[in-house]
Amino acid sequence: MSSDDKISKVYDPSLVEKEWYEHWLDRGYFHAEVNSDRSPYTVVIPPPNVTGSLTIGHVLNNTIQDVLVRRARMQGCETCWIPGTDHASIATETKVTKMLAEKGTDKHKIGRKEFLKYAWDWKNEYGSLIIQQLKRLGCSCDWERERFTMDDGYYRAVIAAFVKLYEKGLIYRGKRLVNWCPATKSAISNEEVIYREVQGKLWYLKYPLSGSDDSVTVATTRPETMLGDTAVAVHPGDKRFKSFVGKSVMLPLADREIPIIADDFVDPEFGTGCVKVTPAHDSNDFQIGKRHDLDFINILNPDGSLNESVPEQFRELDRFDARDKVVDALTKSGALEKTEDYTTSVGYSERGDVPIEPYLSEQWFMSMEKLAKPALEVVREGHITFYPSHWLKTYEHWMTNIQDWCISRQLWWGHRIPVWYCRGNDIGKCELDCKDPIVSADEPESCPVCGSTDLVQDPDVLDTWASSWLWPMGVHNWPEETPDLDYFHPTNDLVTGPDIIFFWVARMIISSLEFKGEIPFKNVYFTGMVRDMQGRKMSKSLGNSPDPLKLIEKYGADAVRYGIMLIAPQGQDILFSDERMEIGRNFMNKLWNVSRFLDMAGSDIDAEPVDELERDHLDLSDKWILSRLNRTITGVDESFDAYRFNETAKKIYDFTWSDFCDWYVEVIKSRLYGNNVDQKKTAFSVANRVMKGILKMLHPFAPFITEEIWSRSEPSEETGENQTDIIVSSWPVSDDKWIDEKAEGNFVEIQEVITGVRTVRAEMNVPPGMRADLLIRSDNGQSLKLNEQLIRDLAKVDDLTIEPDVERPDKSATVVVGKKELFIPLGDLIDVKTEKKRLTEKIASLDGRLSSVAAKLNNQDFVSRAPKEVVDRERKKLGDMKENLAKLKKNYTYLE
RNA sequence: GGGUUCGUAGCUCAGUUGGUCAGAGCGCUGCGUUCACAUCGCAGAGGCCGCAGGUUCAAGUCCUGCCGGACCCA
Repeated sequence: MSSDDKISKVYDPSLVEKEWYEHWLDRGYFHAEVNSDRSPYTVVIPPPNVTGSLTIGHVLNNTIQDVLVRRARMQGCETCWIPGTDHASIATETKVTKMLAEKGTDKHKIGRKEFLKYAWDWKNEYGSLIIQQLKRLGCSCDWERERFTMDDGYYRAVIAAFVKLYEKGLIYRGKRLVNWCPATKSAISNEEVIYREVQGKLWYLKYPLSGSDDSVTVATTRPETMLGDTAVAVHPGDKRFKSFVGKSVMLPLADREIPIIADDFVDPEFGTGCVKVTPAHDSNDFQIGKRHDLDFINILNPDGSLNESVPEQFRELDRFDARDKVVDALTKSGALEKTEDYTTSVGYSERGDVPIEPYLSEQWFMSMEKLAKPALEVVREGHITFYPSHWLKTYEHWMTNIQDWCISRQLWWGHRIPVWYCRGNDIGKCELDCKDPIVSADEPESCPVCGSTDLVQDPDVLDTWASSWLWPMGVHNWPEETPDLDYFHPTNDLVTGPDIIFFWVARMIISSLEFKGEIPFKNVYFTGMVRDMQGRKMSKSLGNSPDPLKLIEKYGADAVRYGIMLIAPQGQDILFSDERMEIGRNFMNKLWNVSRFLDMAGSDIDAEPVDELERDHLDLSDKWILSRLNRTITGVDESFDAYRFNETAKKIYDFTWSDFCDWYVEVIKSRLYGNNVDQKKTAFSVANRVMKGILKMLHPFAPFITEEIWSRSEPSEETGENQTDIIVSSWPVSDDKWIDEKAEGNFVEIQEVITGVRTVRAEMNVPPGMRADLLIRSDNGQSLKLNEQLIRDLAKVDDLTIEPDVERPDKSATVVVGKKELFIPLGDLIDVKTEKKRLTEKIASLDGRLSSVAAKLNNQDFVSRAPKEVVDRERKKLGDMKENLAKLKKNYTYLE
């Protein structure tokens, strides 16, 4: 904050960031209330896991949200960014379980109630870490509205949703094959299964035909499951096995007789054309089993070890140990025919990181087909827009092939399924049909059928996504009808990663439409993935994920925010490295220093509002920079509206660094240090105005430094506005009256002259301190003449002559700029060889370009078919080039 | 197997509807600190825009095929 008088040459973010954040909080700038005078702008945070800490991915994601939110706030919206965290059922339960194990106990020993107490303690202690980190990043969330997916109100919402869907018949219980994670001993959804290519083997097993010496051979990647085989199947059209169908084989090791059946599913080309069927442990076999009414033998315990359905020697063995033992036993008995190497795709549990098992168990499912339909429509019809749009295809594909969602999890931390079962023990044996589950938001007192009070609640909790899918509504305690829900829903923008498009985005759309009849958000921005410089995903095990807090300490939050925005193009993955942050830091430092310069140079000047300056007091450079400023504002808005944040950041960067610092500030130095009070005031007022515009445009990206500079800088620019902080100042609006094409053209001409002279100076090694003379041959030199001082200053020119018929002095270097010829008499400093080389190269390159333009114009098709403007432009280009070429050639002759 | 996406300067990438689009940052080369900034300034070198066809007067830009990389779904 602006307490220290001596301003450091190097910007130190650590001195200001924390204080400004507290200041904003004190003033309540982040808080929003229902306000019918303003239109709402709402964003809900993708709630990070309570178990998590800030990753570089979060930095990207939340910076984008904050950028959107801060701009909306400056645009005058009632801006509400709702933060919160997700209870993360599996992740949290895993952590707590681990902690209990360290204490030498486990959840079953201490019981559900005690376990949940531990879990809440854990959440209360560690759950706010990521929230603190988001504050450090500068996120302007409405912290008064912070939510947790297991808050009372939110909990009720989740339960209410379950009950509503159950009553509509969209939730059902069923015994099905589910994806089972043996590590967490819970079912998981299809989306939580990750497929990996694994080098495995294909084992060929020989099953002897009953009552015959013959046998059939089946091929399998999972020999241990043979203990659960209940059939062997062949394709009905496969002539090789026609005679076997209807017979049976004796299953080795298990000594069970199982039938040979015919089913279309079998691929005669795969393996031997004859497959083993294990209905309880393979989803295809499950279907076959149902079609043929086979036995379903479950051979696994929940932890993945073999159960009592298998021969004693294999019981309690882990599935992979069992595989070895089974193969050994088969080898010994001669039932193993051969083994081949085989690459196969194995499903892994996302959370447990172990191969999943198709496992037969009783679970709750949500039937999705009907729910998905309207959710697909709203996106197709453009009520919700995806950025980048190509994600629409992925979304459509999933939505049109949607499968029922297994929503129960065999865990305790989460929203417990609101279902009770009647045991009827208190009134003796229950005579009535009490088997139907009792589904109720509140705990029922007794069985509605038999009146028994001996009820037991379903032990399972809901999939975490079955709670977070309500997030945009649940944060306002839906289904309560609150003014907040009414005002802040639907939200405007959702910013998230494409990896959760199914898990979360799609399901939020489904739930909002189903429960509220509204879309949850209007736009979805999918960020890229942050990867390391080798393109690898950030992961804990690789140790390639940087700690954002360390980055913030090292570079400052603004630099990190701005740096990541600059390298994050829409829809592209981001290769991250620390050095990228330096760009951001350097830019912040540049900004700091230019403001420092204005502070010093303007300490004795009162800036005037630019609108009140006499227009003819404005210098060419003033008109130019104001024109460029207003164009930049327009460009920034366009990029913003297209969600092209890298482009937005880049435009501000270029304008600030190249136009403002490199040119304008250099140009006005002579006026600022001069004696003409009027000119001093004008230059400073314009500079102040431009600086203010830059700060405002940059504020969403770099909130701290812009607030700091804003608070320090000249207050009188726009009437009254500096009374407020920049965070609540008005977003800049481009004003066409400042767009001045003529000034831009004239200024570019001067820039070219200056650069031309500088190039010559550099190439001829003219000592930096030495001023050279400059003669400009130009038919149209008025604008140059008016700006002689500017050329003198920036090109370090002593005597300047601008005439239509100026004579080329001897020993001059020559530059051709547009229609002008510049002569720089260098006396003995001239290096004829260098100058010759330079001109030769210029001539050659111009010659090349000229002939390509000429060729184009010689092409009749081009001249007749291309639009007139294009042809005219080429003609003019050709003319100019010819003229320039002639000048260059002529000047070359002087050197000989 | 189906789908998405990428291949542009040494590196990392911009480049919206085909016609000043061949760009930026870093790195590199040369020069430069008396007053905003060496986290800096000035100047410069570097690319047949993955390969091969096609559409067009015109193609990093559109189409097809191929090669190479990433990802998603089954």
